[in-house]
Amino acid sequence: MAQELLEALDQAGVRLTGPRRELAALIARRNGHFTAADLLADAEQRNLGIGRATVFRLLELLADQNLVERVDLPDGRHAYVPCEPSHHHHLVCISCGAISEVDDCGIDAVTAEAARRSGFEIQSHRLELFGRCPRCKSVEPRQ
Amino acid sequence: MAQELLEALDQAGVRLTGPRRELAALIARRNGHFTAADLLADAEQRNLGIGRATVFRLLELLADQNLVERVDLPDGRHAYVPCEPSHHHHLVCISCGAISEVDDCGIDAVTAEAARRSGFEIQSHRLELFGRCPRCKSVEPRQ
DNA sequence: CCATGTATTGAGACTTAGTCTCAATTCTGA
DNA sequence: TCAGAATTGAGACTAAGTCTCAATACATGG
Repeated sequence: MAQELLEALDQAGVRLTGPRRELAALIARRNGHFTAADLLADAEQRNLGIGRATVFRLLELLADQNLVERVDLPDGRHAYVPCEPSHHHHLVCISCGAISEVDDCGIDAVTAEAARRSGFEIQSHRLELFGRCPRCKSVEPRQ
Repeated sequence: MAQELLEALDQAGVRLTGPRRELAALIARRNGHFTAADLLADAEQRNLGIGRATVFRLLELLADQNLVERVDLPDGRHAYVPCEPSHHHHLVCISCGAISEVDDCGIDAVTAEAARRSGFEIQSHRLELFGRCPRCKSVEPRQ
C-alpha cells in the first residue's frame, strides 16, 4: 500500500524523498485510523529523524490527493484514514480503531431532502459512523 | 434563549452563577455557530473578567445537556451550535455561519444498510451538511 | 554521471486550543 | 445568617499545529 501512496504522489508531481517513503511505509503498516501524533511517535521510535513539520506536511499532501481522509473522532481528536480517493464514508470501530469504507448508501437522498426543507444549497457533507467492528463485537458481545 | 439555557442548567442541578448567566447571554446573542475562542473574545471585549477555563467548562456542561452541539467545521476547527436537545443534524452555512437543524430525514436507513454490509454494530453517527443558506445563496447566486 | 536550480527538509520558535491546579470567592439550602 | 460545597480566575502546563530559515536532497538537462 505504501507503493500506491508513493505512486499517487509521484503522479501529483511531488518529489519522492526519503522521509516521504519512510512515512508512507509507516502509514501502510498501520491498520485503521491514526493521528499525526501516532505517526510522529512511530517515526521517532525508529529514529528516522523526521521532523514534526514533515509529518504534518505529508498528511496535508495526502489529504489533498484524497489518499487519506481526515476523520473527527467522537472525542474531538483528529485522525487520518488511508482510503480510496473516491467519495465515501467511514465506519470507525471505537474499540480497536479499525476502519471500513462505505460507499454511497442513499445518503444523497437524505441531503436532497434536507436541502429541500431548509432552502440551503448543499455543497458537501460529512458522515461518520461509529460503532464496533465484527471482531470486537464478537469478543465482547454486549456493551 | 439565554433563559432557556439557564433553566435547563438549573434542572440539571448546576448553580446559576454570574459568569454562567453572562456567558449564556453572550451565546444567545450570537447567531449560528461559534468557537470557544469567539465566546472568550466576546467576554474579554466586555471586560467581564471571565477566565478561559470557565468558558470551556460551561461549553462542556452545555454539551453534556445537549443544549449545544459540537460541530467540526470543514477546516478542522471545533465550533458549537446552540440547539434542541433531541437528536438531529446540522446544516452549516460556510459563508455566514448560519445553522439550520434537520431532524431525521432517512439517515437511519442509511446507517442500517451500512451496518448490514459491513457487519459493524453502529452506536452513533455524525452527519454534517455544509453549503450556503438561502440568504447567502440569493446574494451571490453562483459560487 | 554530474551540475544546477528548486523542492523539501529538520530544528525549533511560535501560536492556538484546551486542561489542570489551587487558593479565593460565591451559591444555596438549612 | 451561616457553613459547606460548587464554582471561579489566574496562570502554569500540555498538546496540536504552523512557520521560518538555512541546510540538504532530488531530478532534470547536459
